[in-house]
Amino acid sequence: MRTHRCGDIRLEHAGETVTVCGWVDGRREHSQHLAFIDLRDYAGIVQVVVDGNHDLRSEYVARITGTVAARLDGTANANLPTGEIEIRDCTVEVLSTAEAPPFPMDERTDVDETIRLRHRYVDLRKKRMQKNLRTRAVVNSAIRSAMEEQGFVEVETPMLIASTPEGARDFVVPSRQKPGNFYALPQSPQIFKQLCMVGGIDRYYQIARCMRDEDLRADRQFEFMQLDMEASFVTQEDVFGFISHAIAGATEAVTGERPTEIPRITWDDAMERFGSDKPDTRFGMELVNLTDLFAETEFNAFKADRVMGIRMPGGAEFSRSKLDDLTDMVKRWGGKGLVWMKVEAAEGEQGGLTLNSPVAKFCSEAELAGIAERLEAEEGDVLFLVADRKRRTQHLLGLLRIELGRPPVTEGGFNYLWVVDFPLFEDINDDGKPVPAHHPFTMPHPDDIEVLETAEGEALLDVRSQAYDLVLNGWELGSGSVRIHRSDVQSRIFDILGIGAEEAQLKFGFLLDAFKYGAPPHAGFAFGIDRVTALLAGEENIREVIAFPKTQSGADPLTKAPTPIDTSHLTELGLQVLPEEEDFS
RNA sequence: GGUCCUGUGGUGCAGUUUGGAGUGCACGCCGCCCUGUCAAGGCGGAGGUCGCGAGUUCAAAUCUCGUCAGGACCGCCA
Repeated sequence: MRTHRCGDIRLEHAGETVTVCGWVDGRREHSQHLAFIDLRDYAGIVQVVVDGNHDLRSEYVARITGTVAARLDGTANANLPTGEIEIRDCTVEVLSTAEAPPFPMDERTDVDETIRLRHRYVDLRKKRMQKNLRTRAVVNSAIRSAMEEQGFVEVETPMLIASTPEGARDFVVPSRQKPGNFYALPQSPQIFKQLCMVGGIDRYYQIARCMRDEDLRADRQFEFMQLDMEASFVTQEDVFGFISHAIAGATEAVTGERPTEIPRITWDDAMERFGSDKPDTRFGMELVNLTDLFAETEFNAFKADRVMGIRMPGGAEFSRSKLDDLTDMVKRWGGKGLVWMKVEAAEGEQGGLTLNSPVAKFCSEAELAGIAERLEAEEGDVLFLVADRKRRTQHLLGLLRIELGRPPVTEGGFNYLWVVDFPLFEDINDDGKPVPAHHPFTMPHPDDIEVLETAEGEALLDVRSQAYDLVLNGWELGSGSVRIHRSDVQSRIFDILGIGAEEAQLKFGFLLDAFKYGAPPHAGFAFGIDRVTALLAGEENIREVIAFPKTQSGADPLTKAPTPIDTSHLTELGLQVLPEEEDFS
C-alpha cells in the first residue's frame, strides 16, 4: 500500500513519487486553496500539502500519493527530521475516518492514566509508547542473543502447573475435568528449570511470563516477564558472568553504552550502609552507625539496640512542618520516632558547629560532638537519627534516605549492583523455626555449612547462602542462587525449617524424586524484563513499558477484566460463588 | 490489611482554606474567514449531575460522614 514510511522521507527523495499511509497528526488549514497535513506513522511525521477541500481531521487514516519536494526557502522546520521536504500534488484516500481522540495526542499533556488505559489503542500511537514498546523489543532481542551466544537453550515450561503452598499467592485455574481441583499459574518456572538440569539440558533459558496474586505497585504487575536461566556444572561466579553478559547486551542495545563490570556488595554491607537489600547507589547519604556513642547515654530514646543516622546536605532549610511530616512518615513506617538536628554555626568567637534540635538538651556534649563528627556534619545540613532494633533502624533510615535523596529515574546513569551473601534465613518465627530468605533449595555458603550443622535459634541468622540479587538504581531486578543438589544437605535444611520428610515429599516430592536420579550441581537466576526496560526507557513505572497493563487494583480499564462469568460456566467447573461477606462491625 | 494524595465540559488546570447563581484559563471539538503553516492565525459557537450517596445549612464544587475509581507508599511479593 505504501512506498515509504512517513518519517523516513528526506531531501534525497526530492522529485520521487511516493505513497505514504498513516494517521492525521494535525492540520493547518489556510484556505480552500491550501492546507498542511501532518501524516504520522511509527517512523515519524511528514508534511503533506493539499488544498483545503479535503476533509482530513485528527486521527483520520489516510493513504497519500504525491511528489516529494524541497520546502520553499525559509519554511524548513529544523525540529522535524523530515522538515526539509513536503509531499505535494497529492492524491488523498481516506482509509478510515475517526472521532476526535479522547485525549490530546501531543506529548506535552500528562493525561490521567485511567483514561489512557481505557483507550490504550489510541495511547499506543503516541511517541512515548511507540518508543517504549520498541525499547522493550530491543531488550528482549539483545537478551536472547546474549543467552544463545553463551550456549543456552530456550525451553518453554507449562503455564498450568500444580499449586505450591510456599511463596506468593497463586493465581488458580479451575479444572473442568476434575471439578474441585485447580491448576496454578506459575510464579516462576523454578521447579521446571531445575528439572531441566536433571534432564541434561545443561544450559536453559526462557523469557518467561510469571504470575503472582499480590498487591500491585509501580514496579509490580500481576503478570510480568523474566529472563529465567539455569545452568549445570557452574558456580555462582559463572552465573554472574552469564547474567552480566545479558544485561550488558541489553543496556548497550538501548543506550549505545556497554556497562563496565558490575560491582558487588554483601547483603550485610548493603543493610548497614543503605538500609536496604536493593540499594540505590546513585547517591550518597549513607547510614552511619552511632550506637557506641550512646552506650551510657542519659537519653532514654537512644537506649536502644541500634542508633544510626544520615546526613541530608542543605536540609537545615527544612521548615518545622516539613520535619514534622517526615517524623510522621517514619512513624507510619513503624518507627517510634525520628530525631532531627540542624547543623548551625556555633555562637561565640571559637566558631565551630552546633546541633539545633528539640532533643539536644537530653544529649551530652560528647554525644553531640560525636554525632557531628561521625556524620561529617557541615553547616546547613540536617541530621536524622533513629534508635530501634537493628533491622528496623536500618530499614527506617533506608526508607528515609530514599524519600529524601533519590534522584529522578533519568538521572545518575545505570548503577547495576550485585548483592551477594544473602542470609539463608531472614527471621525466626514464633515456633522458633527459621524463615527461609529464598526458596528452601538454596545452597548455604560453603564457609557456613559447618555452622549450619550445629547452630540453633538466633545463630542461624548468621548463616549465609549462595543467593544473590541484581539491583539497578534501587530496583531489585532479580535474584538467583546456587541450588542444593545433595540430598543430605537438603534433608538438613528441611529439618531446620521444620519440614518433615512426609511434608517435604508432599510439597516437593517430584523434585526430590528427580534428584534421586542423578542431579548435576546447578545454579540460576531470573531478572525482570519489565523493570529493566522501564529504567532503561527512563520510566518510573513498569506500566509505561507494558502494552496492556492493569491498574493498582488489578483491573483493566479497557477490557473491564476481571468480570463475572455465567452460572452455567461455573457449574461446569463445579464452582459456586459465595455471597459477599457482610460487615457487622 | 494499613497510611497518604487526587477526582470540576472531550483533555489539562484554577476555583474548595474563609459555603453565596456552574465562575474562569489553556488545549481540543463544530462552523465561517484566511495561499506557507508547523503548539499556525482571526471571528463565532456548542459542550459540565463539580465521581457517587447521605448529612449539616436559608444556601454545598466548597464543611462532615460514607462509598466508588485512580495513584504513591508500608505490609505482602519464599
